[in-house]
Amino acid sequence: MAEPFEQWVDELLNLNDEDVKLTEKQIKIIQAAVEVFAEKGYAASSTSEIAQKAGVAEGTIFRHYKTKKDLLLSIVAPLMSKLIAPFILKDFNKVLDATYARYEDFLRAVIHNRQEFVRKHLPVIKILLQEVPFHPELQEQFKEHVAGKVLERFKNIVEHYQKEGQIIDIPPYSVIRMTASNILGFFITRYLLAPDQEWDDEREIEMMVRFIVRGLAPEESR
Amino acid sequence: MAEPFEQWVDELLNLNDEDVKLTEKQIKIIQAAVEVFAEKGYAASSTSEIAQKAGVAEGTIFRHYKTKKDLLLSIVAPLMSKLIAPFILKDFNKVLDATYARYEDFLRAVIHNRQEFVRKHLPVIKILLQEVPFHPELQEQFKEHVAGKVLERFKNIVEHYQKEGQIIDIPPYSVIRMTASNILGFFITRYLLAPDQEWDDEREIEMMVRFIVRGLAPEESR
Amino acid sequence: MAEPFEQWVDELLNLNDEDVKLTEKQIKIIQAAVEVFAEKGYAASSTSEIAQKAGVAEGTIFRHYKTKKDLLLSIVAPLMSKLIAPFILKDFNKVLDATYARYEDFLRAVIHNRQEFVRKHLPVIKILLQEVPFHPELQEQFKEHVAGKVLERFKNIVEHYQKEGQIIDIPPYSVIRMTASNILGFFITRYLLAPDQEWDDEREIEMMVRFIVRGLAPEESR
Amino acid sequence: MAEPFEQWVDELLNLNDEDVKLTEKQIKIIQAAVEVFAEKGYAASSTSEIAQKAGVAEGTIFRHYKTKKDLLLSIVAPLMSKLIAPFILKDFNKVLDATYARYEDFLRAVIHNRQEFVRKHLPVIKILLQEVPFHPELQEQFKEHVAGKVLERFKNIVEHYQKEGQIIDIPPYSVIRMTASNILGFFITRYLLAPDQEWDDEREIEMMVRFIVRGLAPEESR
DNA sequence: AATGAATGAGGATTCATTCAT
DNA sequence: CATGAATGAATCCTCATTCAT
Repeated sequence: MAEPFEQWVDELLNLNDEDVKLTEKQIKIIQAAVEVFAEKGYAASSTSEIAQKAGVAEGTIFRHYKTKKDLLLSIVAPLMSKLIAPFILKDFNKVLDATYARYEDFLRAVIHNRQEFVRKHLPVIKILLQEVPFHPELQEQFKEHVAGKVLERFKNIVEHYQKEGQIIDIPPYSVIRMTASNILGFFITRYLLAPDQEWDDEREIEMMVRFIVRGLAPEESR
Repeated sequence: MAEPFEQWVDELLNLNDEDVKLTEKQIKIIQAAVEVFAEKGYAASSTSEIAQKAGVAEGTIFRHYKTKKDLLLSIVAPLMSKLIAPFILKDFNKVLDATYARYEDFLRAVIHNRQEFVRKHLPVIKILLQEVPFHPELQEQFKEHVAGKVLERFKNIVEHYQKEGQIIDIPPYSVIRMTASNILGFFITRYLLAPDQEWDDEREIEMMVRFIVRGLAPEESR
Repeated sequence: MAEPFEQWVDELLNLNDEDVKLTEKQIKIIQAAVEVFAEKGYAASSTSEIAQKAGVAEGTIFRHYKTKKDLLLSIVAPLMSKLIAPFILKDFNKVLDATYARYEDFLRAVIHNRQEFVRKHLPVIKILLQEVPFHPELQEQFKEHVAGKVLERFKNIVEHYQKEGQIIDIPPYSVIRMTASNILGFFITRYLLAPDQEWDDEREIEMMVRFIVRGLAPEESR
Repeated sequence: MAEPFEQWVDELLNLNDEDVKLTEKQIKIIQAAVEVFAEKGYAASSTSEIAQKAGVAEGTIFRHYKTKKDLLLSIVAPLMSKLIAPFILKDFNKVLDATYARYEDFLRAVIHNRQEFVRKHLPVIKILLQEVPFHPELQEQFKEHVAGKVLERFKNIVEHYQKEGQIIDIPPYSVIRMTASNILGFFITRYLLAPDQEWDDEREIEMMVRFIVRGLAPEESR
């Protein structure tokens, strides 16, 4: 069920071709930069270390990226779009109506869809989380994309399920926060805090979905 | 009801006197450092800017703190203890038995207790969140204190309420994660992401407590 | 006769104290910078060479001068004022009336006064000449000081001698150009082009003064 | 009257064909280099900017000119010859005897001849003036051509007019310096310092010639 | 011939840290 | 104790030059 969903997203936003064409050196630079930035943070990383790790001359970095910050942005900016891709799907609501009768189905779809994404892009996500607070450009993008588009879209979805009586009648943003807190809390614990622990992902997700759904269920009118 | 609880904690850990004895200059240095670290991140902050903002000479910083990192640790380390203070209360369980009949009462107490704390120490908390990933010493402390003590203590508490049938019978760590995700998600949204928005804290907390409690409630045996 | 003239100028503009107070290191830096800039030109000089020649660490330069350009300006800007000092003397005209009955006396005074100056500040003058074309700030200063003040003052002087019938009645700026071309041409030849040749300065100056004065003499009304 | 004079020169030195054979790309490189060198000075100009302005690849510059300095020399060296061309005319003295009865006629011819040249080659002349002090090769050429040939030739000319009693009997080099200072002073003022001002060139030149001639006239033996 | 990616030495500048006053 | 001048290693970045295509 998640398959076509994900496919739609990827095709619509053509996310399959990773940034069109990158020379071999560019790829090595990006890889090295991701590695170093993720390990030490942007400010504490030196371009010389990145160059060394990439196996290129330091000057080569600056031939492809005008500044160190440019390099950071070229890594982090595309992720931002991809991060929120499923939610800016144009006819997301229709997809929703057709596919996910229940909020919990929607949740499962989103969680599974994003889990794959998180696993794949973990280091870059780490960088993003670390650097957003210090770079106005990133904050701008974040506000525009996440606050501007995802939140609004998500709100519509919540209201949809509220009208259907599946979700208790409280401010949609609170619903979103509670839902998102749990999903992100799971991802963070799963992949950042305790990645080495043994995880039964499916069971964990089921518990979480159940938790959210029951927590958001309307009062039982007896 | 939260009053004596908080008092116990503070007294036990003598957190009232902020770090025993600090000279006037030291206080100004710390204040300036917190300000600068929070704004730019540790690595991107310069000791000269801190000195300037503190109104002292650069050398003075190094008279009190051997290195820049020392300065960071002297700011962040004490916070770590305070952060988790309520949970390392020696006879926490007794307190618990006596005071909080229901998990939701416990939650309310914890949330209120920590909210004041978060508000007061927001900039330092920001620094802590930013820097933990890059400093093994901090990770060590974090692991020892949080994973080592808080988690264990919290686990006991959860099991306590599970035995009482107030919480569904799932792995305690999952319960903790779900609970903590929501509380932290609230604090982060409330104080970092959207601090300027108007908030009805009490109502928001009530919704959250209700959400958690109902989400964790055992299946209704009909 | 030139003595009191020069004294007046220097005292009025207090040019005796060379730049108030400079630390020993600053003096060595300036000396080294002048040497290197004069030899290689500003753009081709490296701060590391200056530091080395000054016997200080490279960082020391930047403690005293925020940028390399700052260093240049701190060398060249004060010279500009001194260069034109005699001409911005407030009551220059009175001095003139009293002292220099004839244009040739005025010329001799100026030439002698400035010759000492040129000899003393030769390397910095070289730098000034080289760098003015490439630095708008310097051009600004030059325009303001030279074009703005000296030219105007000089024009008054020329008109004064024209009224007295000592100088032919042609545009004052042409008179100035002819006069200045010769004086500067002499200084440039004397100190830049052929400094090693043997020079009988007094004789050369006398020839030059005679040349100028006769060249500018009015037509002889027979 | 100046016409055949100029023609002789140009033909003798075959200056009509600008540097024999230059590919289209080479011409564009030279043009761009002149532009950039004149604006920023040699040391502060980058080959990449020149390449960009010329519309060629960076490598192309180095295919035609082994080094950046080679490029500079290829621009400036030919100018040097042209600059002094009229004076190295082989049978200059004969030309002189035949054509210019008076020193002032000679002056007019030279001034007019060189004025056209200066106007045409202004940017390269600017570069020459700026760079000679920093490049021994250029100084060498300058010494050889100017000091070695022009000065000597000019000296003969001056002595010629001295013998004829047109010029006062002072050292010929002083005569040359005074003459040249005025002509160069005029060109520099006219084309570098105040090119935007309105100029009545003919009148200015006449004043200047008169100034020089009268300044150099022998004492009137009454 | 022309290209332009790659180089790496060198440039200006910053910064944590030291130490004489 | 406090200062702030001095340090020099390290940082980001530029640039002339080379070379495979």
